[in-house]
Amino acid sequence: MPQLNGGGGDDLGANDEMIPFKDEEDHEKIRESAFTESDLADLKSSLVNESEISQNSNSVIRRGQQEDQRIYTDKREHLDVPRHQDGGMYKAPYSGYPFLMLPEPYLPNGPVSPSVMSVVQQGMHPLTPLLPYDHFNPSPPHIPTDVSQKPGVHRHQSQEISGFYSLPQGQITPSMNWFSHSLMLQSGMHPTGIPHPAIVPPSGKHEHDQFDRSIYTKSHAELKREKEPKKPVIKKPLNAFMLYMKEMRAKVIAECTLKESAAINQILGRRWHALTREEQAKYYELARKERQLHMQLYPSWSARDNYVKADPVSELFSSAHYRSITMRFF
DNA sequence: TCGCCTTTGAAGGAT
DNA sequence: ATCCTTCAAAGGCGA
Repeated sequence: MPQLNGGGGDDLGANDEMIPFKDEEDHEKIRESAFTESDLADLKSSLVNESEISQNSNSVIRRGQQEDQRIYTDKREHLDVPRHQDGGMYKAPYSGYPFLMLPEPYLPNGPVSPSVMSVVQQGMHPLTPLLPYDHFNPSPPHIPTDVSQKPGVHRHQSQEISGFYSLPQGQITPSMNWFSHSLMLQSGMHPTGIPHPAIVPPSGKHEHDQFDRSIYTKSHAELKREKEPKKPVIKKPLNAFMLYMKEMRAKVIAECTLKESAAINQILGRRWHALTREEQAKYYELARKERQLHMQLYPSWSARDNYVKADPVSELFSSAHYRSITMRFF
């Protein structure tokens, strides 16, 4: 059974192991259920039906999908074996591997080979040269020292990587606070000063216009708050399926002459399950390296940072109901 | 203009 | 330990 996990006992806590199939029979069933290239026309019509159904009963289907996912996960859990066991399991070549293969620009103070630099300058992904990757525009991992671990954020660094990611001294001084960083990070600017696509400006395309219009009607406190730069959004690293989608989307669009992403994603989802374990392993491995690189670049980042929905406590304290209650006392 | 749709996987909080 | 929710990408579409 395939097992794609990190070697060395520290894989960032992510359970990105390869989905193990119960046996070849299971995988064959999945592969049979997936469409073939010649079935595209049928699939298109079936997708129309599926989408019609899903529009009529979104919640039911959604629940069903979650149920399916749970079953699938349960199957994984049931079939999975404890990590780091070798006994005949497929073992991904992660041991001591991750960033050893990184191009020199990723190594602090390391030599920069012209060939690698050309790739980097062309905006190629350092880990997935096969992908026209724009999510990660690699820049040397000058990890900002000011973004020290936030309370509650437990992103631990892999020892084997940290050796290669020892911080270059004097790049960014500890005295530099978030404000100065955020100035650099505006419009996807990495602390190094190199634009970074994983960093996007905060939402609100017409923020400036809105500010100008409201500048005469807002209180001093509000103005002050708005003048403070918002944290730029650091996107989540892509998982294996997302990387697969990114690579295969154009191909599916060309084959199916479809453009609607929802339909394309359905196709890609089926194809994903039809992949062999070796084919999937490639993407799980890439995703794993994505996360590691992301963690190195943004050690204090948490997926929670990008959650739009407020946490229950702040939601409570900002709620109209809470204000109405407190107004009675003050 | 904005949010929804649709997929899988990762992460984190809640139970 | 398990469940639930959110977000990553993408682009058409409807409100």
